[in-house]
Amino acid sequence: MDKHYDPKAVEGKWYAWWEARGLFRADAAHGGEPYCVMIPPPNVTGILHMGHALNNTIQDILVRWRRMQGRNALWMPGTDHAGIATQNVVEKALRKEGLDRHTLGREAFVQRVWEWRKEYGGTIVRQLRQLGASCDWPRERFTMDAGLSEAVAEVFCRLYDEGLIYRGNYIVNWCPRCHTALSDEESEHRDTNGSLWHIRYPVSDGTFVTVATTRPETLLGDTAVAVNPKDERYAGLHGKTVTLPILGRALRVVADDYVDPAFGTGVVKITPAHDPNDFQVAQRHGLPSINVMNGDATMNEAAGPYAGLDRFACRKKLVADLEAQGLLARVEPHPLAVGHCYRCDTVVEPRLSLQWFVRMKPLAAAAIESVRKGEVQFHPARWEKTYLDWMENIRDWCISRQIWWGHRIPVYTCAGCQHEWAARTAPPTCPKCGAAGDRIAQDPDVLDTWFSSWLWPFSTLGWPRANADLRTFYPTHDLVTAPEIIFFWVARMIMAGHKFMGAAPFRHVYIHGTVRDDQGRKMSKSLGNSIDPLGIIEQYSADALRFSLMMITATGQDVQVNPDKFEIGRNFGTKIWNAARFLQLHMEKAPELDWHALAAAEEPPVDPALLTDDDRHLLAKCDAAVQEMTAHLEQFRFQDGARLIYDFVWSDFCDWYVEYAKDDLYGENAARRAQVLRLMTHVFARALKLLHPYMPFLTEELWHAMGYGTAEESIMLAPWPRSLATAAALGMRESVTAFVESKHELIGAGRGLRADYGIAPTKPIRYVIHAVDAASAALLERDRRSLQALLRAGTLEIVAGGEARGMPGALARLGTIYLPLTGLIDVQAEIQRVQGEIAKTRGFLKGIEAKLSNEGFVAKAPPQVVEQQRAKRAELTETLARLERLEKTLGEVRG
RNA sequence: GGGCACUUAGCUCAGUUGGUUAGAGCGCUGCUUUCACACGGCAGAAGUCACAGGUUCGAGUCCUGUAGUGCCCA
Repeated sequence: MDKHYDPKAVEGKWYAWWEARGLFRADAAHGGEPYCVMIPPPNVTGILHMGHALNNTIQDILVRWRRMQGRNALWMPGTDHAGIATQNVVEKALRKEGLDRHTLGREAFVQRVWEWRKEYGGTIVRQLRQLGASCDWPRERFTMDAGLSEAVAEVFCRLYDEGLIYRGNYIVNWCPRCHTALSDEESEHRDTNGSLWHIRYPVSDGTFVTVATTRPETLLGDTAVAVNPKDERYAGLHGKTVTLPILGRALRVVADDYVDPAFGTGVVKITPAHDPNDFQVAQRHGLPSINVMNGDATMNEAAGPYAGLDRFACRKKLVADLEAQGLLARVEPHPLAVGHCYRCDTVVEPRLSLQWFVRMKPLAAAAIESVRKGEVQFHPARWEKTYLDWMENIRDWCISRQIWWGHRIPVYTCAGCQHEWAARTAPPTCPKCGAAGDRIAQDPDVLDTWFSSWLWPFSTLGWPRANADLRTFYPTHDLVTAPEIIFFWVARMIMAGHKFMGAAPFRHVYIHGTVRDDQGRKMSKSLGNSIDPLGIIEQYSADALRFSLMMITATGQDVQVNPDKFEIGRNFGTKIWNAARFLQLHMEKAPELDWHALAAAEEPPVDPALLTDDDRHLLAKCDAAVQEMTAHLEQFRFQDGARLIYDFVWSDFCDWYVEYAKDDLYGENAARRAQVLRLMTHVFARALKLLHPYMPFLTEELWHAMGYGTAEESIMLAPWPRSLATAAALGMRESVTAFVESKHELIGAGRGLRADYGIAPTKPIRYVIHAVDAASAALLERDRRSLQALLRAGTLEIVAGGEARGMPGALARLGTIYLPLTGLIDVQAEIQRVQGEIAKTRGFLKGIEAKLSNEGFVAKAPPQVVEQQRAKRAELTETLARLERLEKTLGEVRG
């Protein structure tokens, strides 16, 4: 084995091996308790970014862990067709050829998109493999697949027939660049420094009234001005007529509670075709609507002299014209939130148009109830509130899009009898009048992509056709996603699950944070601050990427990433690699041992008679790690899990046990040598299993390199470790682990002395230990060899009780350790050092005494807390006495 | 305007139900290329836990308020 682990040679090999052997496959017939995770389908145009890396690492950890627990684990992969985004990409490509979709025609265009998808659409799916994602790939689904399209049609028809889908003229969010309506969620509001233009409208009585607007160009579509009925300032205005500047249109004055007297001048212009609130005012007052814009946000003929101008050019010219006519009262800066298209970032235009909507309130009820009852749980729980707020104030969902790539709305109209109906498949004749197919027209629009995504948890399992997969894996278990997807997807999936399956689609929703750069900014293409996960994989390995991300991402918090952070995972991988190398070095000398059997043993394959306290300590730590790792994963505490295995491997296994083990492994006692190897194999194999969900490649490589699995056996299917049943029989008592911890403290104290005196860590020197009592002395004497090794002591004297004179010493619970350097030490400095310790101890003791002399504390604190403080006081009093004696003996030498 | 989160060592962040003198990684300092690992080892310095009140025997942790930062919604 090489000194450094080379992931490049390893990761691709194991992934192909896993996939070829079908280890990611889940089968309803396989039996076992099912476990299912639905991938949040990435956009088919997408490429892997850090957010995906985080999201999919978490899912893979869950799935690999559950699979090792013996669950029938299914991770369902796939992509969505991303209607607008994909159409944009293909249109861009067409433009390069001097074509556009209209010249191509609908059918040919859609064909082109399919071709594009075939060629480029698999990118992200390939990249997920590099990350190590253990998805059941043969089940991969695409929202435009036949099966999923069937589900979409089925759902549409059911909702249509129930009256839950309707068509109507309403103000929608219109993207003038994508040339389509958007849902409310797809319009992203961003704070913008706008202006508030105060414009004078002439009143019929010869006076003027001033209205305030943030979008002056829309005044061309005004059909009224409005005031609040309670606003006395404008009581005289009621019933009068106002003249629209420029166009000279006569406008009614209406009184409506919607008007906020405190905003602007208290008079607002009413533009029903270009503002949702104005639209409602118009409905109440029977006002006409005048649309002054085209679909591309240029002004139409209704805009009179401004026809043909872009909306912003029109704004500029209009304001100038108003100013020239003395009708611009003033302009003031006005911050406002402006909607932007989530796909192309163009400023969204509120626009009156005929669209299809889903009535959401009837669907929301069960979805609210389901979360309230705890059938669906959010992690962290605070997201429940976000979900409920949205769900309780839900608005109808605009599902029609004026594009070609997507599920075409299955609504048909007969030219013969005007009958309109929804159908799962194209109807040959009109069901009402029997007119032929050529008299039947299908709605030209397509459905919002999320209208297929919200069915994902059951459409991917074959719904609407009943089958074993659906029965076995639905409802699924854990959903892992980002907060910005809660409304788009999570909430709607819960609604669809209840509506069409009669049950919530999953039980737990884990919401992870957003990946940011090291300045806390969201990673984005335009900022150029993205870190490419594939670059990190190339540089450090997929394991390092995964592990580092988990180490630095606190549960449900955003994470700041910079490329250096991935050294954490790389270094940890190298550490484990070298621990394995160390083991192998010694394994060669014990060909009689069966590593495979030792690694497979559920209980430590050791001889209890040969166990040392260090052995027991390691076993106890390992057992704790098994229990805690399982608990962390159950609670979605991935960072805690990462830290746990990191500390266990690095500190307990490598720093302490490997060092202890050297004495036996390089020693002459064959029985102990075998025992240590058996023990280390058991523990190391368990550690690899605990780590496997985080670092699948390295652990698989070592599983085989160490001979823990046969050539046929993957660590992926190794059983997840369980807490030891034989702990008591092996003497793993609290007192034993406590003794070993104390020994570590004593060794630390000795090393500290060495460092204080600038003695090289490797130089063998003499130490003297005065144990606190005979029992401690005996225990230390028994461990003399390992103590000596870890202290790098040339000679070691262990004495029961008493104290040395004239030597620098350091205290530990088990005794005082001295460095016999008579004549070489600066007595004054040493005394000062000890005095510092004394002062520190006195300060600590004072605090505890204050607590214990506080009647309230003694009376009200739980008895065990008081007892703990008393014990601490006793210990500190003893420590203080020992320190004072140490100071005195140093002083005696000086004298 | 409403809601949520965050503010802890130079940096990035842990700290689950309030109970030892608050931890880690990186960085920094000293020693160390010792036969698993310098992507390493040993030791060390470093924090009035944003601020102000309150509850409590006891607050980084709970409550209220203030300031700043970020996100979501209107």
